[in-house]
Amino acid sequence: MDTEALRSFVRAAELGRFQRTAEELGVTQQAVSKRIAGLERELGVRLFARTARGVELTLDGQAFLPHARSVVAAVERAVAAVRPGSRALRIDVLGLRSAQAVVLHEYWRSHPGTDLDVVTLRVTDPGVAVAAVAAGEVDASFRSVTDPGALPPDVRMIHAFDSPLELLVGPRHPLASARRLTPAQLRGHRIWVPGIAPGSEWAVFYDELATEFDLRVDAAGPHFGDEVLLDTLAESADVATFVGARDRYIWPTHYDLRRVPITDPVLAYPLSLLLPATNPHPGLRALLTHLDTLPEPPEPVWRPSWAPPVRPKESRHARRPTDAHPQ
Amino acid sequence: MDTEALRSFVRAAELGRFQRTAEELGVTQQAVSKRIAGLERELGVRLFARTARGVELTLDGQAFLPHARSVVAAVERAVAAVRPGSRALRIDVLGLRSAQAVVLHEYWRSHPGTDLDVVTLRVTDPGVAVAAVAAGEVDASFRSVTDPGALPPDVRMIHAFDSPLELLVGPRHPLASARRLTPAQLRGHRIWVPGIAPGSEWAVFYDELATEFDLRVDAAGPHFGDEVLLDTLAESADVATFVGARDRYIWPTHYDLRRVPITDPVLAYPLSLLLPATNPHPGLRALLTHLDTLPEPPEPVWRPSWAPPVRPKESRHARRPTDAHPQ
DNA sequence: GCGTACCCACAACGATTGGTTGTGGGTACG
DNA sequence: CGTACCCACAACCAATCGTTGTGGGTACGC
Repeated sequence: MDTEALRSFVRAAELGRFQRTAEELGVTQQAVSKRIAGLERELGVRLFARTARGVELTLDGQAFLPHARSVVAAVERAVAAVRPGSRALRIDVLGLRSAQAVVLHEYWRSHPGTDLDVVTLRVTDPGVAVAAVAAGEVDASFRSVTDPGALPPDVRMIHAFDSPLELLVGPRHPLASARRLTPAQLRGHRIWVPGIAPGSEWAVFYDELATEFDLRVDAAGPHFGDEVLLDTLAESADVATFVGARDRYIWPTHYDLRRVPITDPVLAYPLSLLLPATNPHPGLRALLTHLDTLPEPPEPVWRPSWAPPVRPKESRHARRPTDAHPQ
Repeated sequence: MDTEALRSFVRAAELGRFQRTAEELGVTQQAVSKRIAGLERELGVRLFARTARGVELTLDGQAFLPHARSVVAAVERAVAAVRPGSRALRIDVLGLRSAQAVVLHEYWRSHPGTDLDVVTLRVTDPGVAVAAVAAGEVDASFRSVTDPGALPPDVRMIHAFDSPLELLVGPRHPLASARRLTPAQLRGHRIWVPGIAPGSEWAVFYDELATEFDLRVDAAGPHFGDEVLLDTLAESADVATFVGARDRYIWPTHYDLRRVPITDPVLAYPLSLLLPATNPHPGLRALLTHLDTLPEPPEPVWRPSWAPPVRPKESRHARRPTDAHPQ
């Protein structure tokens, strides 16, 4: 069944004339006549009674009309669902329990009615995420490229928000009772961060962090999921891990894990947003405005060398992505 | 947009293989490939990622899928809405305030969920209604043919129920205070029944009734609607009219109109149902069963000569329309 | 490491469809 | 009774959709 024929049927039912319908749809009267005739042949019933003054619906036509409308409307929605610019804002996050997803959820709750698709591309190489953004497959991605030269001209990377690291430890760990810790106090302790894909921006981040503060950050071994990680931490007296302050972790009460903030300096993982340099999704503007409202960690803050600049709030507002039109 | 392509898309998304999809749909793999390619071209996005093991949905494909399903479902419903046998039971009544419509409403209330279309063909000649039934435009019509020879072989007429006449009079009418009346007592009074189309079965009915009981039944003058009729009755001291016992009439309280039953004999207008002799709508069976439960007027009953036979209840049940397969 | 099996895409070709223009029949209206 | 208007039919052309045949690419097994 051709949806163009359905559209013609609906309009013809409203206008009562094939001629007018044809003019509105930009075809000849004969084309409309054939479309309707085809529909009638396909359905096996007569939809219109032809009169000298035009056409009017038969009983079958009357019964068919609301359904035809609903098909046409469904087609409209289907097309809109994938039309770049009018479809739901589609954001790539690393995982649904990450700080990125938490922030997106906050954004969505504070903007009821917003169409938002939170997706996970499940790729380790940030270059693939860049390509997905460039191709318009996602409207933005919370990924970072550590080498500015690797960023093609049609993709921009901007600072989204800082994710301050916290130490997650079990009750038997020597640092378990600390209210806060400095990076220097972590020296010599084994920090286990499984699931860091080699070559990803996270690997680069922890490399630089370990070098800068002389830490033992251990990414070795396969990642069996957060459950295994939390289970191990609860048991161990010498293993700790880093988590983002807003990351969502849930464990049984008897695990008695503690999140210890790190200060002087705060260790900030700079969450960035990759987005198209031209014609970004209109919904992005509201999201960026929301990101501006997130609190910044108190100084002093350490960030890796490749962190995109944190623009002051007033200039952020002055330079919104929809205003950006390079070249 | 072609709905066959949408169907192919939905199935391919479920199966993950064009090959299997093509087999299920009875076309070649290349045809499915072209349908999807056409859809992708029309939408301007890629719906599937082609892999060596088949295909898998892209993000746009995932966003499109539920909408495609809803279009396909809407098309199914649209087709079903006009497919003879599966569409709603469609019954023609003379008017929405007639006893026929009242009975249909009762039926619908006692059979929740039944799909029922009560329509008014708005034709005076019962032959047109017969043609509509024969053509399947309506599944049944509460009309009667008074000449059995005029009934084509593919349309049957059966007795539906009797509608006993009542006299409707205003408070100043000499018969206003009667509790009941016999036809003999009506003699000499002017009975005004506007809106009876010449040639219709109602005209034949009132002709025969007037002759049989020597009554003055006056159908002259245009019919300006029930409001005018009721208004006239309320004022007049010498005009009365006939109404069916189950007809729905509403008038302001101060009109003070009275419905007076007529007995010895009861004057029964025999409401008939025209229905196809072959392949009647399956929903008709339940309707006929419901008609069987309606009470019959107490004897003695006068009916016109052309009234179809009133079959006893037990035989009515034995001979249902779905059992009838002439030739 | 290479053949095999499997999958999808491309090419070519015939049948069908959907569009056009031109024409005709039928009904209301003056 | 002529005119205006509307829809249907015929003929023709282009585009589409189906087919068969073929090719490229990837996973899997020997």
